[in-house]
Amino acid sequence: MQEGTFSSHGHCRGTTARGDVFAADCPTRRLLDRIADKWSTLILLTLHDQPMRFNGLKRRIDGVSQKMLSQTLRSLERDGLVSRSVVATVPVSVTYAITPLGASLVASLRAMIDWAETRMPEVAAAQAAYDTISGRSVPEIA
Amino acid sequence: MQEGTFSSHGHCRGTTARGDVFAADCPTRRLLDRIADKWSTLILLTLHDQPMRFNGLKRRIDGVSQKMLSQTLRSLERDGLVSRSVVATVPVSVTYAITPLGASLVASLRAMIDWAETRMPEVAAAQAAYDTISGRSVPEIA
DNA sequence: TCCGTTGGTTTCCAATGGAGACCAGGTGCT
DNA sequence: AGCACCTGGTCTCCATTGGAAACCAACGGA
Repeated sequence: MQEGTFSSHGHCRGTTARGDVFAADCPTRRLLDRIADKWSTLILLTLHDQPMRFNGLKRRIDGVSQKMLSQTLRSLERDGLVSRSVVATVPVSVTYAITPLGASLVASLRAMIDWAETRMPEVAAAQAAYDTISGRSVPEIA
Repeated sequence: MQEGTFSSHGHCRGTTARGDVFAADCPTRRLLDRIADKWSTLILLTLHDQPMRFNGLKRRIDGVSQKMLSQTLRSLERDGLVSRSVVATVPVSVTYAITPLGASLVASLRAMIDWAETRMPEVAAAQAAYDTISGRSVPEIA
């Protein structure tokens, strides 16, 4: 019966123009899965500062593998969030830049990152408390 | 040399109080990986509307497996974003609720979801354009 | 000549995610 | 009485994913 209490959520393909991420088969769900991603977030944030080339991104985003970087960049390009331009120089140089559509998402991502960076102490405290109380039953490495 | 051009980003453990998600070994990176997650996002959004029980969440969040639901809920509980309360009723009932810390993150997540639900048409158009232009080299199923 | 740099792709292996079985223990339905 | 089903999970199995590293072509510099 609780389902009915959610008034504003349709079934994705309804009379409303917007999708519904709570529906598994809605395209917005797949979109959410893409943008709610570690590497996508970091790439978009970086490119929002300035356009950058492949190896620049790789250096900037510590720990990303070449595979995930090229893969994620291709997804972002396909989704129209990032543009890719090849300059046929000496060793071919490829520059990535954020698109207006991508830029329109950055504010939200930035807010999420800001939250993570500022609220980390509270989260760490919660983790410590959790691990102390239920430490025996939930060890770090089971 | 480009690294130096990013003035505001430290090496996570610096004089600044905040972390740096761009550093692979920074705890905020792990935190980002948790909150930038499909299921975490949907769970927090749902619990922000009202507290809910396990199977309620499972019904509400279409397509989530029991394993991922319980796993994600435990992570969120450990991070202090969600609280878990067991009521020893008839069949034991477990209620999950969002904490103030979790609620402080929801606005950003909500913005991300809103972006996905409203900008989906533009993304779909970009995908169609991409698939048309480079359709032969990047077929849907390779 | 050999290394490094460009931007990737490919290969291999470990970790993750999903489907579904299984669990306890009580309750309603027949 | 017996059976299915509710609660909230866990466990096992398999497919997909992610990461590390090798490989690639073409060119520049030592």
